[in-house]
This record gives sequence, structure tokens and C-alpha cells, in this order.
Amino acid sequence: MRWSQTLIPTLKEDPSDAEIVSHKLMLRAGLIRKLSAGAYSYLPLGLRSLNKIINIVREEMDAAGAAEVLMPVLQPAELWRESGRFDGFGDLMCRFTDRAGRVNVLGPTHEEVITSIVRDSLNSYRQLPVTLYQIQTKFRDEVRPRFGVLRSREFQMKDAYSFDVDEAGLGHSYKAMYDAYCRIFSRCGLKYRPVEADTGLIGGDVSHEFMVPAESGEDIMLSCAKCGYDANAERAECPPTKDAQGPCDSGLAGKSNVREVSTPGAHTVEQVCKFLNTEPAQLIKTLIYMADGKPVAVLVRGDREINQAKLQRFLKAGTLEMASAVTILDVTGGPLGFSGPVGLKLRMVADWSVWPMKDFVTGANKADTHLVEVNLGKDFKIEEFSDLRMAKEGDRCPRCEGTLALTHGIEVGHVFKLGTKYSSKMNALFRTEKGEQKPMVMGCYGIGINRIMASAIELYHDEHGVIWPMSIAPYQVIIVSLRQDDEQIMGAAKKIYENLQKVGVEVLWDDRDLAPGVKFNDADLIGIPIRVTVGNKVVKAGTVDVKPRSAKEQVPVFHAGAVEAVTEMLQKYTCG
RNA sequence: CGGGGCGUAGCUCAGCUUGGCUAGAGCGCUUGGUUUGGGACCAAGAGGUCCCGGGUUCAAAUCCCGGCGCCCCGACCA
Repeated sequence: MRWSQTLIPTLKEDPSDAEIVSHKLMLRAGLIRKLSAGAYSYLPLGLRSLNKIINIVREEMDAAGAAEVLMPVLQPAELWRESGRFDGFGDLMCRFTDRAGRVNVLGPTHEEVITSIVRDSLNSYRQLPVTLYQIQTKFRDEVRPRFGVLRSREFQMKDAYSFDVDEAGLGHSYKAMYDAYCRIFSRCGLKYRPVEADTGLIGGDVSHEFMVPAESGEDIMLSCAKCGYDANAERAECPPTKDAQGPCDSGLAGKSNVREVSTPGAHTVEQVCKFLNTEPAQLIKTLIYMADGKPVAVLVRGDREINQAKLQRFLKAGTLEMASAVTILDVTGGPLGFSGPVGLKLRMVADWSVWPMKDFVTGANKADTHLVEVNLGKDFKIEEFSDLRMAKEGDRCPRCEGTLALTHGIEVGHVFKLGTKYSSKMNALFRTEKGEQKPMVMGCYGIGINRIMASAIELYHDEHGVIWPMSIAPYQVIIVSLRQDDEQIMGAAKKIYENLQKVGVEVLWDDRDLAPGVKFNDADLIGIPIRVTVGNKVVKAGTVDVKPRSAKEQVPVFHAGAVEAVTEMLQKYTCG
């Protein structure tokens, strides 16, 4: 392709509405343009890279034995009511009512659709296992789209779904996808780590996310250098410490020493600590949640945070939200900020961090009042303890004696063992060898295509622009011709351009009549891996210069040998 | 959804506090000329719904009210 015939609108300055480096560079290099918040057009260069990623994904899915399908974006709400997710997804799902008054959604994911297809088409163990996938646009009405294409309302996803007869079968399907994902990310040139993950709205028991380490990543991973444990912070386990092995009601025998103290205006942990001259770790926070509409008191040590995902799983709640101030007053008798477990007539659950605590501070369910020297067993009882807190940097590793370290990351893929969550609700059944009917055992597997592109740029760039990995670069080679009015130069450039195309090299020829500096800077900005410069030297010495984008120095070669030099370099820089 | 910021030429922004003449700069664009291996120079030129609507005023980019859009932080989140 000649630059003069395509659309590559590069920008000299950073666009004002971009914050992170991949977003800035994608706009500046003319890969994308924003239409509205969270909706982007892909221009020729961006689309070429996107398609290269899609090709890699497709090759690896096919190699892993998955079959490609294409399902509708437009889906009836009814289908989502079957699985029970119509409400679960809430406003995250784009919905509209059609002319006949039917409620429709734009698919945020396709578990329901694929399950409805499979339940009608497969009914015997003889037909299983099967893995189906598609590559398609997904819609999510995100609360806050941001970071360019990293969190957008419309994006490209590869989603795959496996159907097996049992858990063991699912294990194999899951492994096959997991391995395919590793190959895909490697071939795209990414650094990545699979980590244990929470299953969120998709559901299921086991899941792994594939994370690209990046400062700008929205996700936080906690990892143990000692044993290799690696998990998303929202998933990372916080098992009970050794202290929690013993009785938590150690003070049961003695008399209660609880005293009320006045703490006017102190309703945050910090304020209370300052007032009572104590530490957050000596407080118990009592949070009131509404789980499926019923109030629950949740206790955690004052210096820790509740992990809502863990809580929701423990309570097996369909919906979970923090109670309003009005509700808190109603169920505890005290205002927001002064809740405590003593005398509370609610379901109470506590994080393990509460277990070993003694003589602690709690709210008194009374305005401007706290209780001190409170003890478990003596003053109140907790029947249910569990791991409910958010893990954080510096915590003990749940698997060994190591310490957890923190890294930010971009989630580029996520694999789930769903089990029978969808198949049983939606009646996707099959007949076993013995003639019994059983729900299929499912897995689902997603890759964010656009995120692969953005995270590659996050990983590989310098102050001049993008440095594409060869496998997903829009073009492999860029020819920069320096004098558009010089027949010898243009003739040599054209010959190299045509000969490279003949041997199947993807080449962009910058044939624009612009100053050399402009063209070099644009070439650096768009980051094509190999640059061939054709200028005066071809006239004077018969040479052109070949330079990898990632290298500082260029090497002169005779123009007749340029194609050979380039193809040699191509091999050197191609990974996977 | 809470908090903050922004909206003026294709892009980046100044002007707004303290209302006033024809609304500005740099880059980009057009034409002519000179240049040509790292964002060149000279000259001439085109380009505006100052986000939208209403109000105040002799007079509004500027002040007031309402709305829309975008960005950031938080809450939330495959």
C-alpha cells in the first residue's frame, strides 16, 4: 500500500482526551478515532493490526479443535430471563424495546444463545464434547468507559463455549483452551500471566484471567515469589491465621466489661481511632448489606476492606448492595457510621480477621456512641465466619509462608469452568450411556481482541511512538523514499516495494512529498518493525538503509539486495 | 451515581477574573517560490454555530439559569 492512497492521519500533539500511553499513541498513529465515549472507529492501520490478531486467534482456536459460529448481537430479553441474568446484568446490558413492544438486548456475552442452540441440536453423550467459538462485537453499557479501547462500550471479543459430559471432560476442554490462550498471547508478542480470578457475572467455580502487566492496568494482581501463587486481588484468598484456629470466645467465662463511650461526630474508622487514641486494627467495622433485599451485618477488622465478590459468593446472593442510611437506621436503630454487632438482631457474618480480636471497639447502634472492651462470645455471638476481606499487598501467601506482592495488569483473556449453571437452568440436557438425562458441563472462554492491541502498545513503545511486535504489526516493512522528484530514487523505491510484495511481505510505501524529518517521525510513530530508507545514497553509492524500529542504527545494503536483507531481518524479528 | 475539570479553526491551546471595536496564536491546509537523510524557509491565502437553549445588558466567547457532550478520581464492573 502506498501511504498517499490510504488514510493514516497522524497527529503531532497528544489529543487532549487521552490519558494513557496506548490511547494517545493509537490516536496519534492514526489507528483509531473516537466517535463517542467508549465507541471507536478503526482506521486502515488499526484494522490491519486487529485483523492480524483475529487471524492468530482463529488459527489457534481451530488448532485446538474449536468450531467457529456466528451468533446474533440482537437477542430477546426472554432468553436472559431463562438464565436469570436479565436482572443480574442490570444496566450493564444495552436494552431497547422494538416496534412490537418486545424487549431486546445487545449481547454483552453469549452463554444464553449458545446454550439455546446446543440444547436443541445435541442430545447424546455420543455427540460430546464440543467447543464452539465466535469473533464478534460485544456491547456493554459500562458505567464509565475509559482508557481508550481498554474499557469501551463496544468491543471485539472472541468467545468460546465448551460442552462436556462431566467434570473430567470439562477439565480437558478447559486445559485445551488455556493452552491455546498461552499460544495466542505468545504469538501476539505479549508478556502475560495467567492468574486465579473471580467469576463475577459469568459465574462458575474455577477461572483464570490472562493478565498483561502494565502500570495503566485496571486490575490488581497479587503474587507470591516463593510458591508462584498468582491471583487477581478480588479473588486472592485470605485464609484464617493460626490465631484463628483456637477458640474465638476466649472471654466467655469472665464478666463483660463493655462500656459506652461518647464519640460525637466520629463515624469513620480514622475519626474514631483519633478520638479513642487507638488503632484501626483494634476496631471492628460493621457494614450493613442488602442481600437479595434482606439486611445482613458484615464484620471485618477496622483496617481491612470487605471483598464484595467473596461476600456475595458466601451469601449465595443474587444481588448485593450496601444498605442506605435509612435502612441502617431502621434495622440497627442507629445512624450510618455507628453500627455494631452488640444487641443486633440480624444475620451476622464475620471475616476471619475478627476471630482473634480481643477488647475491641465497635459502634453502639446509637448516634455519636461507640462501645469499648467488646469481646466475642461474651457480648455477642457470630455463627458464620468466612474469608470475606480484600487481600492486599504484604499479606501472607495463602499457599505458603511467602508474602504477596502487587502488580497492575490488563485483562486480555478470561477462562471459566461454568459447570451446569446455564445448562441446568436452560435445560441443555443429554442422554448418558445408561440412558439418564444430565445437564451438560460447560466452560466459557473470552479474549478481548482490542485489548491485545492496546496492551501490546502499552508494552512496546518509546518516546517516538509504537514499536509493534512483528506478528501484529499493520505492515512488516515501511519504505521511506526521500525525494519524490528524483526518478532514480523513486524508481529504486518502487522496485523494492514491488519485489517485497512479490515475496509476500506486507509493505507500506511512504510516497508522500514531505520533508525527510516528517516522514521519519511518522514512520517511528506508527512503529512499523522494519524501515527501508531510499534517498541520495542510492544515487551516489547504490545503497539503501535498513533499520529495525527497535534498533538505533541502520545498516546500508545495496539496493539490489534490499529484498533479501529485509526478508532475513523479518525472520529474525518474528516470534512465535 | 457522587466529586472535580473541560467545551473557542482539522489538532493543541490563549482570550473569560474586570462584558466593548473586525475573536487570536502555533501546528496543519491551499497557491507560488526556495529547500530536501530527523518535524525547513519566504510570501500570499482559506478556514469559526466561541457546545446548545434561554436570560441579564445599549452591548455576551466573557455574567446568570437550564441542558448536552467529553475527560479524570471514586463507587461499580467481563
